[in-house]
Amino acid sequence: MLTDRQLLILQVIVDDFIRSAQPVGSRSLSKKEGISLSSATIRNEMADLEEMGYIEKTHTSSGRVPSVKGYRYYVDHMLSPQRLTQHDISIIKSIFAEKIVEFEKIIQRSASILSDLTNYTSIVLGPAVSENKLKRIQIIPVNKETAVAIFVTDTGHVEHKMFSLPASVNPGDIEKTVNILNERLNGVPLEELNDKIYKEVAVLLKQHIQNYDSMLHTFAQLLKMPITEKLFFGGKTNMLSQPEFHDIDKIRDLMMMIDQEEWISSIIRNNAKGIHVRIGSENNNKIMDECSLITATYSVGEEKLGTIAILGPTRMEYSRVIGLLQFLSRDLTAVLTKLYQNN
Amino acid sequence: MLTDRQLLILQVIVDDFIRSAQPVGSRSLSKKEGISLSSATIRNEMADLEEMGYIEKTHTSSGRVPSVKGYRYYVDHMLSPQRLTQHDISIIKSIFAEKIVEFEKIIQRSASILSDLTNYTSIVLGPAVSENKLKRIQIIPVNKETAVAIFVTDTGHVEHKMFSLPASVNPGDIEKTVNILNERLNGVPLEELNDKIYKEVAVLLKQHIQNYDSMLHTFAQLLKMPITEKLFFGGKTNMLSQPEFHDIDKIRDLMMMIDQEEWISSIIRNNAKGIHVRIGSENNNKIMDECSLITATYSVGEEKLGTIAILGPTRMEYSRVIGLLQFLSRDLTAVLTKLYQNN
DNA sequence: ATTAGCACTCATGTAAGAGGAGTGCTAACA
DNA sequence: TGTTAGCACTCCTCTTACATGAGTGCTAAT
Repeated sequence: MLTDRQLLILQVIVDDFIRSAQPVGSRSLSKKEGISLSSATIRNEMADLEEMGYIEKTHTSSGRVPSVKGYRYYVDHMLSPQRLTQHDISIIKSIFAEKIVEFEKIIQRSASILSDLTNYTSIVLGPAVSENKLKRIQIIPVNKETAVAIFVTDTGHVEHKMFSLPASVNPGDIEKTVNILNERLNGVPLEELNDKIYKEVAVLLKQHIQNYDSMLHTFAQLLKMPITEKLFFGGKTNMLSQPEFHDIDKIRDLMMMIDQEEWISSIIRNNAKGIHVRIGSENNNKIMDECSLITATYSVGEEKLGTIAILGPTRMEYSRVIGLLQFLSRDLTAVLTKLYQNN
Repeated sequence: MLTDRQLLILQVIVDDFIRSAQPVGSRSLSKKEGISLSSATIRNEMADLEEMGYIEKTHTSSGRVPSVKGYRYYVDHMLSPQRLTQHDISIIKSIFAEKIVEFEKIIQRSASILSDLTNYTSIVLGPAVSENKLKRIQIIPVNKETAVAIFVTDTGHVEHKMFSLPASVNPGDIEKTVNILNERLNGVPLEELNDKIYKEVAVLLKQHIQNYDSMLHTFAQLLKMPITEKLFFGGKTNMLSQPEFHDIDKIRDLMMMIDQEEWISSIIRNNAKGIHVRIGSENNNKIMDECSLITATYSVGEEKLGTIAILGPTRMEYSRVIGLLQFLSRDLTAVLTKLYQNN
């Protein structure tokens, strides 16, 4: 266990390093107010903290830097979310200023504002559309061979897709089919559409439609489209200003990973409810060894709907970022709940 | 005027510098095959070329580097578009492999493939939707207060927007209005919709609709939405691999400018038909002083529809990039023409 | 238990010098 | 008159050496 004094020293080291990005030495610590110990005493304590793995040296005679374990302890036991300033709050509130709620825009603005407020990179995952309920299907022929299918959900989300019309189909049949689909599939969550069309709609189609086979096939194909929520990023270039990324190769790897979206996506989509912090090597990704990722979810009711996240250096302002994420996730939850309950 | 020998030397300097990124010295030039001159002679010629402004030194005793004027001459008079390899061609063709033409996807894939083939950053501007003709308007109520308006064009493009329903409107009136709009506005280019609604539709609405005023206002508002084509980027991180951008500050400025989209957008949207090359300071933008931008348009018939572009260092493989852009812009034109004439 | 003192380590910055690639100029040559 | 060899000079780059300073660990005194 750590003594009170060790806790104090660890805390000051982390705080100081987060601020300055410079390894913290015993002498500079001893001169801090709130600490009335000689540098020698601090050196002894630091040696102990190092032995326990909370801090590290960058070379034999350098000051100390928090280790992953150190940051972890700091985040788990010493940190309280920063209270936001009035200024921060008003900026976040401005996200929701416009009256008509176009959700994608809110998400996008959230990402951009979050990165502005933190100077890190922000990532926002839109609300799970696949759980939205179908409101209306519309088929609009574009020319003889192709048509556009449009799906509108109860939250006002619109998906659309072009497709080839089955050969020799007659317009009346399409209309009939669409009517049947709307009647039967109204209120069904998007992810269950494909199921339902076989179980409930197929029979009806068979009764009313000539070109039953190709029609069913076409629509089943349409409904099979995977609905993956888009990721929105903000401040991708902010990382370039961090002193730990002076090395262009590191930056390149990192930026390529971000642009790839693959790794980020897998993390962001599969995280559990609440706020989570992944520090450095905890990310299980070489490229992320010097980065931390903080994720927060937003929900409606009990159900997690989407995620907002901040990616920054391990030397990140955890307190501030967690404070901001907490606040924004609550606001998003509130807005969404209102939107979803309005139906 | 430049003598043949000066032309030769200029060409070799540009080619060599594009390949190696190293200033070219007289001695290494004299050893090139195809050149049987002593280094002293070449030094004399180089001095002349420098005096005329085609090449520069980085310091008093360095080799020569092409100036903007030098690149300009090279591009205008010495360059023929590279013939593509079979491999290049098949990769470009793969963009159009999928049968059903979802245009946004084609654009996106074009950007990504273009950046892969060149290792530079690619920028693609989608076809001008504002000239597409309206095929169908659809209004779908989401809840009591809001509805989604959906616009489908003759090319299968879909725009949608949420809006507040006017207070105390009755459903029948909305339906009637939509019918009138569809009847009257079918085939009208999107950019002219706002005009037409006042000139032709307003009168009809007045006759048939109770809530004439608020209805007209609502729809006019909807149709006023600015339809700006999206920009798609590919290989934003490729710049990080260019040796001229070893400096992190330069890279940051450049990346921020790209992410901003403002400057790029203004250039890309306003360029004339055909292929254009902007070299270094010709871009009138400090940040772009060491970059070149090559743009190409694609069209249907005589009309320019969109733009594809490559952003790279001034030391860019002009010949290859122009070859690729030419080829791709022709292919895009072909596909689009087919798509647009199918109606 | 705390601290003063000291020897030691290592990153950083500066200065000096060697090496090398390149230039401009001059004079000789064809 | 155009071409080339030769040479002095410039300036970048790399290495080495050295001084400085921040920081450490350890020991002994308080």
